[in-house]
Amino acid sequence: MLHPLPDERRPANEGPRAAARNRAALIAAAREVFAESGLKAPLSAIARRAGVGQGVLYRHFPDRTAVALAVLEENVRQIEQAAGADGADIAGVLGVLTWHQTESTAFVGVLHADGAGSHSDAPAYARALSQRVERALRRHLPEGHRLAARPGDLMIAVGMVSGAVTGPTREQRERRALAAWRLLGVEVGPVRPFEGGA
Amino acid sequence: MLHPLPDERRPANEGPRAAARNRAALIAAAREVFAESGLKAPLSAIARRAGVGQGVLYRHFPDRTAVALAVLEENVRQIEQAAGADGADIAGVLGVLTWHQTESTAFVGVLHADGAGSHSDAPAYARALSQRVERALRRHLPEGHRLAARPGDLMIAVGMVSGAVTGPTREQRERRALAAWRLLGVEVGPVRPFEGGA
Amino acid sequence: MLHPLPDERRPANEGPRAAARNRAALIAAAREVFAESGLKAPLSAIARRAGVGQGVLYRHFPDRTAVALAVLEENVRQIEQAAGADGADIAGVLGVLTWHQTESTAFVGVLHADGAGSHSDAPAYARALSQRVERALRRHLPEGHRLAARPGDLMIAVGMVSGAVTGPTREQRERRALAAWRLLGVEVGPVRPFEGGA
Amino acid sequence: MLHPLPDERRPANEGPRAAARNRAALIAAAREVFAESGLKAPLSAIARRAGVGQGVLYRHFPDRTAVALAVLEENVRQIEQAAGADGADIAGVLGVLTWHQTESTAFVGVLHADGAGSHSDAPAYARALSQRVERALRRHLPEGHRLAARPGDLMIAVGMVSGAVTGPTREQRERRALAAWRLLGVEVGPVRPFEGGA
DNA sequence: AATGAATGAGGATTCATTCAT
DNA sequence: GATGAATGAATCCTCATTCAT
Repeated sequence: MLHPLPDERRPANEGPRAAARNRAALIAAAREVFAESGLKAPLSAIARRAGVGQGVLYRHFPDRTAVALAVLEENVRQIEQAAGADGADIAGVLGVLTWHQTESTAFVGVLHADGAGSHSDAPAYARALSQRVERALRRHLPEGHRLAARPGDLMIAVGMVSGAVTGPTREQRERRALAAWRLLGVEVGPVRPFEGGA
Repeated sequence: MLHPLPDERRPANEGPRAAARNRAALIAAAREVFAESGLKAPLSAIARRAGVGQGVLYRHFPDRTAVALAVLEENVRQIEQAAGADGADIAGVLGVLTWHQTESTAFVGVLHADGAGSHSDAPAYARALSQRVERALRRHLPEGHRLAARPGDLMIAVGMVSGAVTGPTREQRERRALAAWRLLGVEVGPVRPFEGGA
Repeated sequence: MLHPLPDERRPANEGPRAAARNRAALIAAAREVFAESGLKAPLSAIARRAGVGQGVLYRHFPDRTAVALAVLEENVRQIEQAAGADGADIAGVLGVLTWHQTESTAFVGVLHADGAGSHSDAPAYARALSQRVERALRRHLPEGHRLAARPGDLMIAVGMVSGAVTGPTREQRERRALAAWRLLGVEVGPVRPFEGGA
Repeated sequence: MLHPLPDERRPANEGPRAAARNRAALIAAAREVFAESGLKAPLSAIARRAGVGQGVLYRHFPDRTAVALAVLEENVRQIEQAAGADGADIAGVLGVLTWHQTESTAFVGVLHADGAGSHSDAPAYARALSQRVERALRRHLPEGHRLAARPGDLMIAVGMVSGAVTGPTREQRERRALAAWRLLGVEVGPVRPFEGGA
């Protein structure tokens, strides 16, 4: 009934200002932790790495899936930005997409999970993210492109490349991703994150 | 003269025979449980479904990964049998492979897991299984086949199809698997398990 | 000449006035929340329902018990008012008392709690409230009344009726309360809150 | 993933034999803990006092309410035994009932709780226990008894006495219980637990 | 004086693993 | 060999309380 430090010094409390910063820190921490220890890593590890209490994590995200989706959303946003940048072309956008695929292997699971136990609208949100990726890619998909023939093909191809991305090092994963695209007969630009300006 | 009661009142004399039966029951149970609840389902659920105590599970398998690999091994064995059957061809073997890919989505994870925390030789064993699949397929891979060009391509393609296999129903997963093979320009036979004889 | 905006664009100047309104809102909210979710409902729920921040709750009440006692105090005040009204008689006052008993079942607990863990003077305050109820009733207790024979009987009877008041609906609880008074051989007036004027 | 003591000495494990003993120990511990700290005492405290791990508590009882009901069930069984003993009469049985009322004040709450949040069949079970008490009492209720007049009166009276039972010491609670029965015009035998033989 | 985010201890719950029978 | 109860660490999650704004 008297949880907090009875009299000691409290670590801090920079007030509401911190909210946005904390959310960002949590997402960044989650990205790292999930990458290192997989999707089932303890949520407490994420809070710790973000430098916040566990309560903050729960305030921002109701459950583990929400955290994962927040990370994914950031990835998607980067892909959208890459697609919206000046002089963007399909190869470049695919490069950014591939970068994220090789970075966060763990997330393959999120998309596969059809909510075994998940009672939330997480699957719907995941689908929405998927569609945003699709739209971003289609913007630059030329008429006669291999993956433009049938409607579903584009996202199936994305899933296929994700499936090929295994291995302990990013280098190996990148090599496999590129081999996968080659097998699909698709040209891919440099594999790298989308960085603000250029 | 009184014969021993035929079936009643004999708790279990068959001692040695039971071990093999239990192992099989555990693997079958694990296949179902993993399919229903994912790879992180409680081990106790597997023992319960197999109708044995938890101790038996530990007698046969040191840890969760060992259980998963045992299930995978059965899959691999079926693929090898399909490859060894009379009149087998690459399309037919791929059909059996694809069947297993659409059946146990959960196992994608096993292969991705590079043993975060796993201190065992599980990765090595997983690699061995992978090579057995590769050998089974290569037996029937014609000289000029699309996937025969470069050494790694064959198994990368297998991984790619696994990546495409998502969705709640087996039908949907099969449709996606076939689309994936089509995108790879590879012909696949009927998607079904290898059943004993023919 | 520009007058200050009548109601818009003035965040809250009324400073002093607000405090009283907040206190009342908190008590009303607490009454509802405790009734719905029991005495151990989260304090944050009370603040939320009252439409104020959690800090305000702490400004007005040091702890959960203080909130509960504030609700009880209001009940007691109503009973006192009923006792002070023109033409009041014992049956009428008991009717008002009974109303509160059927309204807030949750508070039975407060009086039973001998402060397991409560380091405060809450028990003393609870006793004081109890005595105020007793005084209010005694004002109208005729000489030869059943409950006037021995000193403690009056409040024991009140406790007894509280004990009889169970059940999910107010109707059921009222029926049981009336049965209890009947078993005690005590006449009770209409069961209703004391409303201002009459 | 590697919970237990990695190599240390394990406290013990007397095997399945302990199951029954543990259950009994848990109920006894729960009775004490609930009496001391109320119904919301930490379940871990009960396990600790019973000298078992927390898991054992969960194996035997799915939730807090189940624990409480198990304690109540024991009380009820004693009352039934008192009612079944040679030479039992209503006063004697009421004495045993009253003993339990003065012993475990905390349980008033269980019966009041109509399952706010409780999704289980606990209320139904509670009702069943209540009916068993009623049957035990009715066995010895003489035709013209005060509480025999109307059907519901008997159990309402029981509830009423429970409501009167407040106070920090057992002595005080017993005094109040007896005053309550007196106000109801009901004779009660010696207030004591039912002890096996006599 | 109000707000509401943050803290973080505490309690609930699960489940891998051991081991007496 | 099999059984399944017991252990208890680890994780989840809640919420009382503080405090920057």
